[in-house]
Amino acid sequence: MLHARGLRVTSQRLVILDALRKLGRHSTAEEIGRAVHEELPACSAPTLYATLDLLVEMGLVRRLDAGLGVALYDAGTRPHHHAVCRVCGAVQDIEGEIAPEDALRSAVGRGFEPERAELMVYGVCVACRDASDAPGLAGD
Amino acid sequence: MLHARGLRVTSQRLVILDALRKLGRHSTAEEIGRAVHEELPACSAPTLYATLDLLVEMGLVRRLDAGLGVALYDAGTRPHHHAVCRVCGAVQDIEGEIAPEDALRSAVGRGFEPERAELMVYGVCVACRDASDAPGLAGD
DNA sequence: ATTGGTGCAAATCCTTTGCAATAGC
DNA sequence: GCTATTGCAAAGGATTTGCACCAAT
Repeated sequence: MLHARGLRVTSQRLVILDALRKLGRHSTAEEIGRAVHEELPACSAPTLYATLDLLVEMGLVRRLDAGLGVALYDAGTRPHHHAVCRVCGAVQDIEGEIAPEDALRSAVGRGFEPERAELMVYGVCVACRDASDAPGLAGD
Repeated sequence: MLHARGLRVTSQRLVILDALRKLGRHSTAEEIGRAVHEELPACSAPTLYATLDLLVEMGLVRRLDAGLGVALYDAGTRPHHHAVCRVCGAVQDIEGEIAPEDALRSAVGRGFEPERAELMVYGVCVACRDASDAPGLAGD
C-alpha cells in the first residue's frame, strides 16, 4: 500500500501503525510514542507525527480533537461518534456508522449523562467548492 | 452578574465580552485580543485567556475546538452545530437548537458538501457520575 | 547509488503560571 | 485598605521545521 504510492516501507511506519492498532482507541501521540519505543527505542517525535499525518492522509488512521489540548489518534477508520466526559476527559466511542440521534441514545443507554451534543460536519464549503470548480484551475 | 458571584467588574472583562459579542462568530483568542486592544491597548494575553475562561464558566461564552489548533470563542450561548471546511478551515454556524440530523440537512441546503459528520456528546460518564453520587462525598 | 526517511535539536505556536503592581470594592 | 485582578515575562506542552545522516529501493 505504501509501495503503491511510491513511498518506502520503513520499520517505523510499520511499528507505529501496529502500536496504534494494538492500543486500540483514542491514543495520544505520546501514548503511541511510548508504545513504539518499546519496540523501536530510537523512534523520534518528528517521525511519529509525520507518520501519523501520513497514515491519516492514507485513511488508515483518524485524528480527532476532543478539545483536550492534544490530538487523539484512532486506527479504526470507520466513522463513529464520541462521548467526552467533562469530568475525567475520557473519550468513549459510540460504535457504528449510525445516525447522530441514535448515537446520542446509545450514549444515554450506556449511562452517559449528556449535557450538550454538538455535530461537527466536516466537508467543503461553497466558496471552496466553487473555487475548485473554476475552469482553468485544476480541480482537486 | 459578576457581583452576584463576588467577582469584580473590571473594564477588561467588560471590553472582552463586548468585543466578542461584536465579533459575533467563532473568534480566536488572537482576534479577540486584537479587537480588545483597540479599546484597551494594555490588555494582556493572560488576562484575555483568564477572562475567556471565566466567561465560559459563567455560561456567557462557549469555547469550541474545531481541530484547527486554536480555540474558537463564541458569545452566542445557544447550543448549535458547526460545519468546518476541510479546505479553508472556515467554521460555519448551523443556527438553532435543532436535532443533529436537521443540522446536517441545513448545511447541505446551504451548499456545504459534507464528507463526514461527527457527533460529540459532552457530559458526564458513568464512572464520574457514580463517584459524585458516592455517599460521604460532596456531590457537585 | 539515489533520495526519501529519520533523528536530533531547536523553533513555533497557543496557552498558562509566578509575581509585583494596580484597581475594584 | 484589603484582595482580586492585572500585566509582564517567562514557562509549559504539543507539534513542526532544518539539516545532516542513514537506509529502502
